[in-house]
This record gives sequence, C-alpha cells and structure tokens, in this order.
Amino acid sequence: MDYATAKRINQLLTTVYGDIVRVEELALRQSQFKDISIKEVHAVDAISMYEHKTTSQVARELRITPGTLTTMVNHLVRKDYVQRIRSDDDRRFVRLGLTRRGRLIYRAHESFHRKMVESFAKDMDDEQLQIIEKALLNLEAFLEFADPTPKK
Amino acid sequence: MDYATAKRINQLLTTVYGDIVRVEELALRQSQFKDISIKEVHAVDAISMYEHKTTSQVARELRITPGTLTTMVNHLVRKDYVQRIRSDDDRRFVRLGLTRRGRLIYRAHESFHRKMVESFAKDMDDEQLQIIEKALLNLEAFLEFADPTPKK
DNA sequence: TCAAATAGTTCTAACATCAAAATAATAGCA
DNA sequence: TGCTATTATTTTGATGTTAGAACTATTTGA
Repeated sequence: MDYATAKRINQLLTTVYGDIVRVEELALRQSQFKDISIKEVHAVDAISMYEHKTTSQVARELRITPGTLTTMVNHLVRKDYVQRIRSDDDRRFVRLGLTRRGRLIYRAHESFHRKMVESFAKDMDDEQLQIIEKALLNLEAFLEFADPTPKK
Repeated sequence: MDYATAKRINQLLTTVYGDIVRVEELALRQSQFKDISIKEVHAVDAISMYEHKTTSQVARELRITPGTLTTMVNHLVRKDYVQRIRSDDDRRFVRLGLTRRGRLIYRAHESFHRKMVESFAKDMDDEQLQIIEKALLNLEAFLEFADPTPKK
C-alpha cells in the first residue's frame, strides 16, 4: 500500500468514530430524549431488550468497572430508562432491564445504526461487503494480537 | 444488505475504535512514555512536527474548546512534550511545537498507526483498497449530512 | 456453623470538559 | 495619536465520568 493511501485510510478510521458519537449526541439533543447522553444510550444498548443481564455482565461488555455502571444505572433508573430486577434464585445478583421509555430509545438508536451501516455499504454488492468485513476483521485480529485480554 | 451482515458490520465499526484506544493506552504503559495518556498523544499528533499551529487551530482540529487545550498543553509542557512559541508578528497568538521528546512519541504513534492500517489492508489489492476507502467516505458523507458543522 | 467468596454499592479522588469572565495584544478609525 | 472593538488565549467555577478501595448483602462449602 502506498503512503498516501495509508494516510487517507488512517485519517478516515480515526475520525469516523468521533463523528458518529457527535452526530448521535446531536440527534439526541433534537429528539424527545434530551435528558440522556450518548454514553448512557450505549449502556441502554448493552443492557438490551430481553436478556436481563447482570450488572457485572453489562459492565464487562461496556468495559467499565461495576462501580461506574452502578452510578450510571442509578441515573438511568431515575430518568426512567432502566429498571433493576433482583434475582430470586440468587439475591446477590441484580438483573437489568429496560422500561418502556428505555425500549423506545433502544429502538431509535438501533435504527440510527442500521441507517448508518446502510449508507456505509451503499451501492455495494455481496463481494464488496465481504471485502469490507474482512478488512475490519483483520483490524480486530491485529488489535487482539496487541492486547489478548478477552472481550467478554 | 441482509440483517445479519448489517449487524456484524455495525458491531465491528462500533467496537473497533474503543479497541484501538485500549491497545494504544496499553502500549504506552509498557513503553518509556508512561506519563502520557492517549488523549495527550492525540494532542501531540494534532500539534504535529513542523507547522507550529496556533492553540485555536489545534483545538478546532481536536474538537475541544481552547480552554481545554490550554490546560492540556500546560501538562504537556510540564512533561516536556510540547513547547509554546509566541508569535513575533502578532503576540496574541501562541504557536505550538514539539520538543525532542514530543517528536519521539509523535513518531512512535505514527508508526503504530501505520502498522495498524497495514494489517487492516493486509492481502488487498488496489481495487479492494478503493472499495474500502469508498465505504469509509460514504460513511463520512452520511455523517456530514446529519451534522453539516464544518470540520476545521 | 461460619469463613471465604461473590455481586453490587458507596465513597473519594482524579481528570476532562465547557462556558463565561478575565487578560493581553492588535486593528481600525475619528 | 488615542480610544474602542475585536481577537487569541488563559483562568475560573461547575459538572460529569471514571477507577479503585472500602463496605454491605448474600451464598457457598468445609
């Protein structure tokens, strides 16, 4: 790969994430969900619709400490996006679920991402999509090699 | 694009950035540059080698306020990565430059990214690279449409 | 039965960040 | 020239995010 191409791709890769977050934040401010931050939406996304994961599970997925998630969940409960459900079989566990409002924002966020990926792969056929997926998997493998800490 | 593919690509797109940052942070902790965070390295990267940009220019590039950059630069000056250079033609401007140590980490960071992009595009020919670049540009265009705020 | 282990929460401290006020320097014009 | 408005940066005060350690509640297993 020539130097200029490497530079352009690197530039795109490193700015794109920040741009996604910024656009999502902007969309939230203009929506009916003005009281929630994009990080909180990502927590809602990790908590997800039906599974009722435990606090530690979700924290691991988000790669934050359980203490950090606890305070986040406190906010999300107060703002009526998330509910805590005590496990009856083992009362040490707290299982997390979404409220009606939480499910609403979950679906809105999901739909944004769906549109985003569609725009990303606009006009591409299956073969081209496969190339892109391959590239992203290459990148994951490179990063995985650099830090073999398991993901979940 | 089918649902499963969209889901996988979305998953990759949204986790990859966090993974990059985590690996970079880990590499820093294990290197001779233990006193600098990845955010500070990104500031060093934006300040860059030869241009001597002003504080506002760099802040705009990093998408943070000048005030935030000022405190960041204070730290980076104290840790001997960055130097302030007063403009002689207009003494309101502060031009930013790297010290020897700053240039060292700049090059280390550049080299990491170069390796990363190479791994990303491993085994791909020019045509395939073009597809990838096209996809990333599609994504930027989508985001640009959603938030037309100029980038620099 | 009770000590160790496990899950979650609380508390503290360190940062990052922004917005607004303060400071410093320059430009433009009467 | 001498003000006044503008521009660039820094300082200040407030808020939010986060990790890590100490603490509580519960369960497990010897």
